[in-house]
Amino acid sequence: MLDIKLIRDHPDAIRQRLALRGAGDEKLIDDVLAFDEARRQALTEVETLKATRNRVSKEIGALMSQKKLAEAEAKKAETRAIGDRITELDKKVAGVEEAREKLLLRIPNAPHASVPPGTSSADNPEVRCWGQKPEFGFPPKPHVELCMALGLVDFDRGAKLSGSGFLLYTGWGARLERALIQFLLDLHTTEHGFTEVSPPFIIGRHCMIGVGQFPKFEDQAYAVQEGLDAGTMGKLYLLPTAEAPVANIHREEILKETQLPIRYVAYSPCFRAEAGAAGVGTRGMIRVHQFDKVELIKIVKPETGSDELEEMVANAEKVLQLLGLHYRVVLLCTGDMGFASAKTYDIEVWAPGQGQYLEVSSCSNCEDFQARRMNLRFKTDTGENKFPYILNGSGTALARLFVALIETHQQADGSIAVPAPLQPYLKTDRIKP
RNA sequence: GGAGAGAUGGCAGAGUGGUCUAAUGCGCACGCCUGGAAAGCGUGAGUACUCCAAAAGGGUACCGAGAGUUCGAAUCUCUCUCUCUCCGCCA
Repeated sequence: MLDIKLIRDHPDAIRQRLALRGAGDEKLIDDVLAFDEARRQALTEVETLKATRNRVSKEIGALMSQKKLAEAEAKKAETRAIGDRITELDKKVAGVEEAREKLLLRIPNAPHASVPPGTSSADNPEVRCWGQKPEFGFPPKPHVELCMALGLVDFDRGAKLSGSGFLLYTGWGARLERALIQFLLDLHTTEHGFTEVSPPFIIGRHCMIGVGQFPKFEDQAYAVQEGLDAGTMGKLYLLPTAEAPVANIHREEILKETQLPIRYVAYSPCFRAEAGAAGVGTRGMIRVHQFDKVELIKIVKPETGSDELEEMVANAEKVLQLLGLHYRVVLLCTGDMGFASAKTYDIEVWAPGQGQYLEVSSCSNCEDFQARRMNLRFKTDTGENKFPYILNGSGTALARLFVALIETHQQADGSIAVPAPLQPYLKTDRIKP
């Protein structure tokens, strides 16, 4: 959430930056300011009344202890009316405050100055490219074909169990998925300095609000109900990403400056309803309702945010380099960024069987937008409480990584060559039927 | 699921309607003392919102969360959340 004081002091600058997203969010600023003004006005009035009440109440106490009961009763009667007015104003304050907060929670983060303006993914500049599209002496097969031929994924039975968009990994497919997860976790913990955590896979609503998933994207989540108790709906949700629990680990805390930076890596399955996306690229493993992901989260001092973002992208790129996969890194333009992000890089891996790049990582600097929502702060050397910057990045998303891997390393005989770094995990150098 | 106990500042812990502006202890920071330290002594120390052009300085709220009673609530009432102990069930 944006800083209300910043909005109050520099409304035009904020409006301008929000307008770059092209979603019309800047129009909400006037309402925010109106609610804010109403709140402060009522607050000033009610606090003056409370000060009076506190003073008179003390006087009553003193009179009572001096047995001057008649005088005390007179003052009580006088104060009763103040009490009613206070109740009334308290309600007003709470009302406009809630309205203001509700709006603030719906306003996206302001894009960083280094983010290029644009309206869609077509405007995202490519920052760099690694490797090249592999050449095959035969027409490369798409992953669905490879999976079926090699028995890696049973699409039909996956759908039979849970509906379309759910995968049943089988045999080498299941082992490859598990090997990739462990490979990624080991890489980030031993080479990149991340601490591994394993969070709950069901997460509270307040945490979804904390990272900015809610209230705007509530329709995209799977909500959980406890047994037959319909009253429990809306409290817990299946994770859309490990970012939701992990970024919230320190919510409502005041960290010591020396604790920063904090770097966490977590594996989790990710559940996405993908409402409204039915029929769009649903074949195969590219858009599914459940996939595995290894997520990177950083909590850092504001001044190191930019460097930490670059490093995080490099950490995610390392995965693809080690697996010998061609990829490109793009910088998302203002119109293509996620709700909570101030700056985002996407990493897209080449999938020869698809003839297209697939997004396998999205690394974002959310600055203090999320920390504000979850009231996470740190105390500086000078004793000042500040909001840290929170960054998140996929390191990386599976399913699509799986796709790129088997499509890239497929051989003429229909087998898959296992890249060297993965061989110790899979205990083979070749996946054959 | 059943029964019971509990939640107070960095920590421990007192406080059952009116100088609570939350005792006391430990820890912490600074100062005095000292050759230096310890001890001792002294001082200070939370969070948020808000008023003021700003600074200085005020005000309000916060004793797990929310609602209520009252002129006045850490204290009384109700609801909720979490923690602990025992029992049951269970991977």
